[in-house]
Amino acid sequence: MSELKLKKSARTRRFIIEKAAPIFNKKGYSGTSMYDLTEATGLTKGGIYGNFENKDEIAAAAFEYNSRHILDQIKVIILSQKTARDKLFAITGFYRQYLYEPELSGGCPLLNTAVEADDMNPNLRERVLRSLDYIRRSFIYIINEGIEQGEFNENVDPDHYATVFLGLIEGGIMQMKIYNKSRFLTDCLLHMERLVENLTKM
Amino acid sequence: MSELKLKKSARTRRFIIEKAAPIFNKKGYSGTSMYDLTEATGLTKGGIYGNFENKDEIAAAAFEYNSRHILDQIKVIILSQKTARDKLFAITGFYRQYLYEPELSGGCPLLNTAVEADDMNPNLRERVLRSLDYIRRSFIYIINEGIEQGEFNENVDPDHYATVFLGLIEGGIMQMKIYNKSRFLTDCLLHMERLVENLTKM
DNA sequence: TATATTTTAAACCAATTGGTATATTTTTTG
DNA sequence: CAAAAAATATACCAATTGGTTTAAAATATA
Repeated sequence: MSELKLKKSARTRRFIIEKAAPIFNKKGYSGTSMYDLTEATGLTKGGIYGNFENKDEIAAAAFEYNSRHILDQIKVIILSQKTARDKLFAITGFYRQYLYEPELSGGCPLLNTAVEADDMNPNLRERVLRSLDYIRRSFIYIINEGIEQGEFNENVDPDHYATVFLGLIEGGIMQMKIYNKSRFLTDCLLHMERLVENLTKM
Repeated sequence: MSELKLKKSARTRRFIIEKAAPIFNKKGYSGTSMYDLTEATGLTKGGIYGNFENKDEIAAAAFEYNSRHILDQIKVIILSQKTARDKLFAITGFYRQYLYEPELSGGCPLLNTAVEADDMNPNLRERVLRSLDYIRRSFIYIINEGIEQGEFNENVDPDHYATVFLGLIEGGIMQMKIYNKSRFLTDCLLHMERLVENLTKM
């Protein structure tokens, strides 16, 4: 039946995405060539183009793959922690170590793709927007929850703090990457944690 | 004499850089082609390559041009304001409006180039590092000055706050660009200003 | 296991890439 | 205003780009 066939085809597709994802994250969209992908997969262009329409589609799939990696873990964190404070601390904990994962050596895919796509690639830009907004909404959700539970002061602006948190994280990653020192990210995460503590009612 | 000749040559070189700078900032290094530059300058490739060794050299010059635009203004701000608090507020004020300048519509050149170059272009990476470090050192200098003048609490860590400030600014710009809403940057700048107020002795 | 179908490889394509050699124009200088 | 020098345009180059065609190979189905 087509079940197994689809499974095989889907497996190859997935294989290509897995190999392409870190390359796109490191070299960027216009910095990555089809040859890079044939080299990394061991497939020829014919083989790749049998599974994808064009380079755009591979880039989009690669971004979604990289992005989901982050979003899924954030989702898990939110569900696994009880208090708003603990959820936010778990997120800083996640960012504190996630950049050590080798496949993400190219940095934060959201930041990378945002910077490259914002002016030039509306398709990728839209995807970045969605992913980034998911994180933003997660922050807002957590903060609102904290307020409702009486954990956080009720006059904190969740939207405002979501922006500050996201800014600290991405700005920290950017500095960490260019200086090649993790201290720059951990400093930003530490500051975020202090902000979280200050949000709590006293 | 060679005075005037050099002036002419330097003028053309400058003209090319002026036209190339916003293009590199918007399209990135590998997204910008020599054709883009001939189109923007009205010169042919021969004309451009008569003034530059290769694309790398144009990109480097374009980055320095974009970068200096920011660094010079920060320098002026630091010199024009008296207190540390006022200097830092003047910097947030600068960032609050500088992205409205049309030639910088591509976003912050430091952020853009940092993200593209960190993994792929050691030459550009080195230049970004220098520029970014200039801003960092400016922050550190201002904060230290504030401490020495008794304006800021003496147990604030200048290095730490420099990282947080820079993170907020670049992280805010990134969000502003992808959401296409200035609110995201102003929120981060507002937070930075509150931090500055909290730095002051009470 | 033979056949139908899907997947991949090999060879090729036009367009574009960064870059160059040389002729021509423009500047500068005497 | 000539001659020398410098700057630019024209025409070209090999390599690489993203992408296609078609034939071979692998897979799935009967």
